[in-house]
Amino acid sequence: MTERRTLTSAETGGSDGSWDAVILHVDMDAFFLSVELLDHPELAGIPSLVAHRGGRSVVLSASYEARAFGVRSAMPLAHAQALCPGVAVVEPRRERYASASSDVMRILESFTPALEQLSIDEAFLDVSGARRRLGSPARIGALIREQVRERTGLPCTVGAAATKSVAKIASTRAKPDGLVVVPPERTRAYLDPLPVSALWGVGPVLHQRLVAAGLTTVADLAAQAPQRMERWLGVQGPALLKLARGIDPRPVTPERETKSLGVEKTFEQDVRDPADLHRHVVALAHEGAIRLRRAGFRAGAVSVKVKAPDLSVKTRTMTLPAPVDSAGPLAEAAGALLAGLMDGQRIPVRLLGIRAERLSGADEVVQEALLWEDESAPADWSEADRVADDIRRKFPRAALKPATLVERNTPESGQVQRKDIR
DNA sequence: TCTGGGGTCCTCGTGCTC
DNA sequence: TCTGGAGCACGAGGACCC
Repeated sequence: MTERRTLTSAETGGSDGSWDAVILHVDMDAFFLSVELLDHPELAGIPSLVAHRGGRSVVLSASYEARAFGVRSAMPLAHAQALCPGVAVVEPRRERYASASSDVMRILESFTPALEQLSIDEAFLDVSGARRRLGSPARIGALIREQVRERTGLPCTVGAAATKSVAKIASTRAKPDGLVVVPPERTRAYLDPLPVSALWGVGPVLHQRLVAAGLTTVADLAAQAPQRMERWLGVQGPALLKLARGIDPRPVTPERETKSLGVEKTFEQDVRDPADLHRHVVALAHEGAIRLRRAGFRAGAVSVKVKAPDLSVKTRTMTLPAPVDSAGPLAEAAGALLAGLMDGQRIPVRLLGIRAERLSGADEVVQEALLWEDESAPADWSEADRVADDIRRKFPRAALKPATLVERNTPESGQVQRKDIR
């Protein structure tokens, strides 16, 4: 299964002067499941997957043995179990994965500070400046794979190219446990035969449109005129055309600003009782506020998301008079938005979510008292929050929650399927 | 077998101000 | 005083990513 492929013989040596920039994309293989294999070696070699147990849960990560049965990420768990009877199901452990991710990122940082973490399990590295010290792109890629494997026990795949887009495509196609180098002069030859869906940003909807227009390969797309693409797809048209032609000037940017932070839950059974929904709003606001404070943010706006049984989604957003990081005002705003969405009707809700938006630093001075209207001013929750956060730090297993949630039939009483949050 | 949860970015419509 | 256009902010929703 291992792929260690370079597209020119020059790549195996060091005389590859044609590269202006060298971008690597490092992608961990079946990350959650690979971490679980470290802690559960008895699962090695057998079909296994990571998912919450529940009627509406989906596969978060699957072993390559399970994938041989057709199991894929994001597939409903019931479907996966039907395809692969007896597949071992492991409950996800968010903190364990975050810790493993930090270990991997530290190793990558030792190669270059020009590191852009894309998600918990992948990152771009600009190693243009490390070539004199470390060697050719192929050698740097091999070193990274070796060190990640040696120091964490986890497999990863590396794609190397002159641009982010091509490096990402290369690593995706080299999985699992592989390394592919695409030298600049071979970029077009590498991209041309690929399906248009291989391009970053082409999802199911755009793919359908492109195929319907007769554009099935990247070469088909690359041959189009920019004007036609712009007329057809707007400003995204020419941008997509550039990607198809291997042009992608986006730099590796180490700092990525968090724009929003959200919590959502899919219920085991649809909820239609307003009182139940209110308790879920409070629970979500409570969890969201803890995460906001932990990350040092305040929310300048709140949005509520409701998914109906037919999977249609509605959202409502409200700008707050002043940024907040307490559950009280978050729940108040979210409750008002939800009431507006429900419009007095008992509409069944499959999923309920709250998202904190327009984030600012918690240490930014805000004249809150001046900004809130008298009648809408929230109670001062900050002291109570600070004490609760202290208790949580000292006693991580303590189950502190608002009084509303301590009553009977709380959202934590088993009705809600709690999801891992990345 | 039927579609989670956490994000980002973009487009479009609407309302406000000048 | 009314009207229309430009510019902007905001909100809703869609698409995409992992």
